[in-house]
Amino acid sequence: MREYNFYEVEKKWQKIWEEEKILRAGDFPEKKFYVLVMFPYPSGDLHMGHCRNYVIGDVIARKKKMEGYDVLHPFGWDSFGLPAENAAIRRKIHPREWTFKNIEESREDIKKMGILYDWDREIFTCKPDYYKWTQWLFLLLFKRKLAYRKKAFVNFCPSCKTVLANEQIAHGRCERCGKEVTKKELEQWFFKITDYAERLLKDLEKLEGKWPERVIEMQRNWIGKSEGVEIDFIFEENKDIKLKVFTTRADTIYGVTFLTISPENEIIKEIIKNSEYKNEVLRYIERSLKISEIERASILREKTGVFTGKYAIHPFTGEKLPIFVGDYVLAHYGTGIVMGVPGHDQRDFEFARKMNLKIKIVIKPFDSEIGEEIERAYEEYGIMINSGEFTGLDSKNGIEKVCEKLEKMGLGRKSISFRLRDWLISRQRYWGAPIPIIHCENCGIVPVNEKDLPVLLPEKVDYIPKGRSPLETNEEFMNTTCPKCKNKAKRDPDTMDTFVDSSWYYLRYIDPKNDKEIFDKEKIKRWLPVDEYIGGAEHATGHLLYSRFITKVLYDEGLIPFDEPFERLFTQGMVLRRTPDGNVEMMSKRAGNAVTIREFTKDWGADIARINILFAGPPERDFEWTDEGVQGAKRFLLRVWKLFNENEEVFKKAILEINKEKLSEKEKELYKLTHIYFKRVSEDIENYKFNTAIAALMEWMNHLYSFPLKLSEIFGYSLNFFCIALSPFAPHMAEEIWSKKERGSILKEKWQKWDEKVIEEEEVTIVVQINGKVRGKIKVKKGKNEEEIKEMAFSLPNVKRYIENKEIVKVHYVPDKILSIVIK
RNA sequence: GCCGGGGUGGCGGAAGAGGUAGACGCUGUGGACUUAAAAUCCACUGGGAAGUAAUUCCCAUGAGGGUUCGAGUCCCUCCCCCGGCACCA
Repeated sequence: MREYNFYEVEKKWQKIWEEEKILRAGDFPEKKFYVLVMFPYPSGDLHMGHCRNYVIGDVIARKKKMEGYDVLHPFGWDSFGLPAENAAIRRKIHPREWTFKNIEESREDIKKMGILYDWDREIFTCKPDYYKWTQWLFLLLFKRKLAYRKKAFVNFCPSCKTVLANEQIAHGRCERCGKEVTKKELEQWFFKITDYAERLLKDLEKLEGKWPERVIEMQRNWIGKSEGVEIDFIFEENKDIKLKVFTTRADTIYGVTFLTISPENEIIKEIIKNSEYKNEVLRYIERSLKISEIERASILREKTGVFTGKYAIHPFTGEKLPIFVGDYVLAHYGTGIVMGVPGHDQRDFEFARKMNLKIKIVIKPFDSEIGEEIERAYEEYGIMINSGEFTGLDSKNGIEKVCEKLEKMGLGRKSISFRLRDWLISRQRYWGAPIPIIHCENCGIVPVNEKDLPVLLPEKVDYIPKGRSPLETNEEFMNTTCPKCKNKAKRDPDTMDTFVDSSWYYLRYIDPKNDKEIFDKEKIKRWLPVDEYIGGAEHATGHLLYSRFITKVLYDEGLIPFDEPFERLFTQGMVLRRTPDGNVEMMSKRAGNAVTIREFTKDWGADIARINILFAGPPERDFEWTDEGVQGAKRFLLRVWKLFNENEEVFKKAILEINKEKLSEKEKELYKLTHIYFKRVSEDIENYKFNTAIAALMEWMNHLYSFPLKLSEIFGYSLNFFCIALSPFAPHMAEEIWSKKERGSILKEKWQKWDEKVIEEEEVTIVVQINGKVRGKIKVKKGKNEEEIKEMAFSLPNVKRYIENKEIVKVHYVPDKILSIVIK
């Protein structure tokens, strides 16, 4: 038997695929299929943890290609960003140099895995021909009043010395370096994603059933819509000043005993203007803005606050309500002021206890009484008490009634609050797309003219982080003229968040070389939306939300005819592996448990890696890479090779059609099974069940080994379809086997869609149950009636044993499946 | 705390829409081949009991209840693990 050399065979076929450009896509497809994998940050030496989603995408792309689709399967590099800069600082080389070196390495690795992309469409977000259009997109948002600048307290990482977006903070710490995030007041650019909150939420319905439920749910929570009432509390000293409060529990309004304002709120200045507590308040504000987000947000932390010395008026009772400043109130949510209802909100309860404030009970449980002295706030709905005209109402209905009264008084209105905040896109970093804005002393903020794009990233800057943008260190870049008045002006020194780059890249693949416009509308119409998008779930509330937002903006501008970019989404699990110290962790260079593509494909081969990755478990779940798994994959593939070797002649001779009428009983069975297995593989790929697809191939193979008539025509027929079904998973071996037939690449073969009738079973096994337990089985022709089955069942010795001398209570027959007998 | 997803052999995991629980693989044990080992091939491999045997029975899908002729799958209560959010008023 001929040996199989994985390394040589794989090299050979990768070269052929490359030369034949076998997966190049045209601009105007007939029957399109756009399969996209989340493009990576180029980190150099790739390992198995990096490529799970590429393997998944490749299986789908190959199958769709064979099904006759025009397949678009592109690849690119999300190549701006902090790591390049950090690595470059460490190694004292330019970020670009480091980035492109990594890209070269990573691209080779991906090819070594046998993954087919249309490399003619490769994109690089860090190249001017790409970021020109990122800047163009910025200008579009600016034009549509969706990009704005404001002085704001922003999240700042003291270690990376840069501003962070909400999405880049995890548990109050910088996602990248783990340092606690602090607050800093800076002029920053924002994208007004909150304008789209309602649509981003609503359109999640369109994705139901096509995106993973948990991603949809995460976005829902992230957008965080709540419906409530905005209530005006009049400032006692000056009736023109209204303290606006947002609440979802207007039913508790009679329980309000104080108001609390967040320290960031500008209105405080007005409130304390002539207060004897002024200095105390200012000191408190200063202190709370300094402490880190993580400290401030800690639930365990005791509530703190300070009295302003001033009062507001309760809209219904006219009572004087003391006004406090407290940092447990969030600045960005609702109005930044809350009404304190200590009886029915645990946070207010804690604050009231600390500050010795009155606690009023205004809601009681439906079925019990509630005392004056409570240990914690009663937060459920119930019956309204001590609530004037509303007393006795179900509090859920009370919300509506209270709101109506406030509306009549002109002191309240229905209101909706979102948890989602605007997208902060300014970064004080070098390796990103410059913001195409010019600051002019006369004209203010002026956008760069479209014809002057791209604003090129200057080559020479001092990019050691100092908390200011590195671009400021390049005079030549900074000094420019105002496009409006032609006077001297300065460029904006910041670069854009890299999530801006990746929020539209799936569109650029369609027309990657277009230097006249961001993309050709006609081509986009033909290819988009993306049919299958594959990537990590960690992007649920970042990239995937931003992309949806940008898509909607482009839709509103009339540039694209769809408003959701990704038709179906699949999120794969992580690849884990045991580390040298025995823990099972995510595969990474740092943990010392990486299996690199380069090493592995040299020693074992890409097909083995692919089978191992896909067979180890369901693709949405994490899996552990083990040596045993690798061995198993190898054993399977060598057994496949041996099977074809031993039966080469019959395989070569066989054609892809057969006259089933002439087949013997034994042969018919294999004919039937061939179709069943092939269908299972097909459907399992369609449903992302690659593990069971490979299990079906294994069963099929085992069956072929034990099939006695190895010289029959049907055997060759089955071998042929086995090879086709194998090809998306182990493409190199499949090609090598297929090449014996001298029909060209297996990718040009047709992936069959067989109908149900071919595989109709004429014999079935009927299970006989007695009181729910299996007591016998009968093999019969399909479609026997109940009487016949009963007769056969009752004559089975084992069944007889049970029903003898017993009363039969009931017999239940499910045609061709089960006969269930109930005895006493 | 809230929201999602899960708990099935020694392990990874299978079980359209309630219908033979444990597919497929790994590991392990025994055997064949070999001077020997590796590789390969064959058999067995959830636990327990009876039988020389073929076979048969009991128990078993986190725990406890329920619906049903029949529950891993549906309903209720509880426990544990993973992921996300977290003072969101």
